[in-house]
Amino acid sequence: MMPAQFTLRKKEKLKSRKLLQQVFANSKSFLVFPIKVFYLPIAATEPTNDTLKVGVGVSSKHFKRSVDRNRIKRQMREAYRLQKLPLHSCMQGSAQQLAIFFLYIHKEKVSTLFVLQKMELVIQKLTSIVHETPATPID
RNA sequence: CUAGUUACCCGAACUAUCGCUGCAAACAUUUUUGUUUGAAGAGGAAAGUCUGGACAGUAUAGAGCAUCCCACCGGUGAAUAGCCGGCUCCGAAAGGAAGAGACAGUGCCACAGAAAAUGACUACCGAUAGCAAUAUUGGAAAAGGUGAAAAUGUAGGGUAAGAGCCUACAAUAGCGGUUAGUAAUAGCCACUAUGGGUAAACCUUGGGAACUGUAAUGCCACGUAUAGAAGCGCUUGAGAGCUGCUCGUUCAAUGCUUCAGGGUAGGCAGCCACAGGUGCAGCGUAAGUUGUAUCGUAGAUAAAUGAUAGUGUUGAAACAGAAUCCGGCUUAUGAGGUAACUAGUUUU
Repeated sequence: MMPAQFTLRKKEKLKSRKLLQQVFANSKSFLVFPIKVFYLPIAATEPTNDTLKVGVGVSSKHFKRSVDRNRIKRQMREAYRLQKLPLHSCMQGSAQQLAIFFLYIHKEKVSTLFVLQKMELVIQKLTSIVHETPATPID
């Protein structure tokens, strides 16, 4: 059974506080301005369809009002949701999960189109990384 | 018509495509979940956290000081610092976000000015010295100029010169009586007093407040370490129990503190239906309240309510995003609209 293509449900989100701390502590990262990407491959305990776990974040120092933070998080989520397909199909076969966290580090608001373009680059880079690196087990 | 005052309203809409959150129903499925359909899904301030409550915990017992809040009167309400009505004061008026005390005490009052609170610079008067100019000393707040503010104002008496020193009229304050009012207060009469402002300086007086907040709290599941080191203590009491301190009181031994190290941070309840909204009627000056009819309106947890395109408005709409829930206050804010009122102008 194939799920709908452009979804972003609860299961696909990076939700566990423990996992999140691990991502920040152990992950590798790269920067595609204005998005900094933290990622951590995880060996899945059981074979599962939920191969990707994604979270987004904005510093409250850069954006004091929650309205602005909400908007940027929505922009990034939307950009990921519309363009995640190559990454998803790449992960489909393997027995590992990938935890990803997108952090917005710019200090100004940008257009949705700009975020879309940058996210495309991020996805390309992630896809090539997945092809190279093997999974590291959880300690 | 112009200028202004007050109160209130609205906080865009529609279509298509791709999505998100919980809820209900149906179907599938081994728990678990999946699919489809349906009807919902941020605000007037959701904000500030300034207040009043509800709810929960802290104990079975509290007291004093400290701290914080409030401050004309009556009403309203669960309660309040809110609201309504009144009083005084302020403003030319509509109106107002002003309201205990400066005869308890301490402090402060820029610049200017002699002096900013036991006021003597100029000018005034007396005494002494001197031919005189003048000097010394005392009296005196009436005149001058400064200032936001200069010792209540005017007139007369009085005096060396002056002064509420005395008198008349007036002003302000206090106290007493009386009339009106539930009261604040107001009017009138009599007496007394007249050395400023600042309490958003400390402070004093009166009244009030136990503290902590839903990451509260209760339950279930999972998991480790009843391991190690140092110190203190075991009824002559380490330590703990409700905040800063003191006292009181209660509990207290496989105990307490520190160091080092380890584990968990998943779920359920709390968690959305009530001091609820709207209409009508009665009562009340009003805030409100009573009765009745009707409506059902977010509940997430790295945290939903979005994106794109088009139509479109005077604008591709300002301030802005629920996190336990209500009542208020304050602050931010786009384009407009409504009602009442004040002042001025023009016309009749």
